Amino acid sequence: MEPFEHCLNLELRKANRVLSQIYDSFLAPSGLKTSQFSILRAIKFLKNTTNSELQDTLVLDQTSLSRALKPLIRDGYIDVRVGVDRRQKQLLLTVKGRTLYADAEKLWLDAQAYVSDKLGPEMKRSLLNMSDIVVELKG
Amino acid sequence: MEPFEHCLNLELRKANRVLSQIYDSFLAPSGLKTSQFSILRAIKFLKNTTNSELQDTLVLDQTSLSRALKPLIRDGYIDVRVGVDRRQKQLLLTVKGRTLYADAEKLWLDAQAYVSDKLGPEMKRSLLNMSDIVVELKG
DNA sequence: ACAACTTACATGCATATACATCTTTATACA
DNA sequence: TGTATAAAGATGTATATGCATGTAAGTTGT
Repeated sequence: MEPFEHCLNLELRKANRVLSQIYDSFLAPSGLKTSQFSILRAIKFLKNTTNSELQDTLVLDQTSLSRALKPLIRDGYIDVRVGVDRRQKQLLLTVKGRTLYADAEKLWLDAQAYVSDKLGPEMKRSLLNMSDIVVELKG
Repeated sequence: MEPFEHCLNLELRKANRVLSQIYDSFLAPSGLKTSQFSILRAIKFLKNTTNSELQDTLVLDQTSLSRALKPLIRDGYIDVRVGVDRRQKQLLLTVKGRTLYADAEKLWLDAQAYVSDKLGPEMKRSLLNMSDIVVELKG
């Protein structure tokens, strides 16, 4: 009897949904979703950055990022300035954004610790390694 | 120098985005997205099923599934009947739905083969195993 | 039989995500 | 110096996803 062939994509999506909900529940007190937290975090590390640099960092479509930034700009966490190349926009955290990030980072650390503990170091390495390999498939 | 601590959730999300785009591009000729394909596939294997059985199978929130079904019902791929328990709905593939699934399954097989080849058997096992473990975290 | 509770599903709302396409600005080259 | 091309973003459209909440229908205890 041929075993059921699991769809790699569905399995990954299921894991993604579960993991995102876990991180989201930890981050909830900050009012941020994990995707928003990731954007703030990326900008924090990249300092003054641009839309396209963020796209690469987050492996996110240009149009997706464009929209994802909106609520963060609207709520005053990210500041936008026209670049030297006037097509570009410079993105940076506002004071409010840095404060929020600092608070949310504590919650994120809890989530990361919780999941790390549940997975164990081996499975954690496996997740990171596998994710890396899959991202490499991007053409 | 402490290495950068990767967010497990972000890494998984990035992989998820890339993989979903690959599967979506293979499935595009059918007009289905992978999430829709997964729903048809699940109903095909479960035969006559219900909303809540699908939720468990797909690890999907009740409200998410409720909405995901809409376009598939609207386009005539899934038939809905009230169950014996009149709160429930019986879901089954229509003839049109079975035909579409059969066509899309060929495209899915190509995607699955493409990705399996790129990943290799070990990484594939790793993906499935890791996904399974993460889904287990769901409380 | 009836009130309290629970279960199944839908809806309002907000964000997440990407494809096709449009606008604006820069660059390259005849 | 124009003009074709490329690059950066935004927008229209559609689905994906989940939380809070609402509604209808079944179940339970008295």
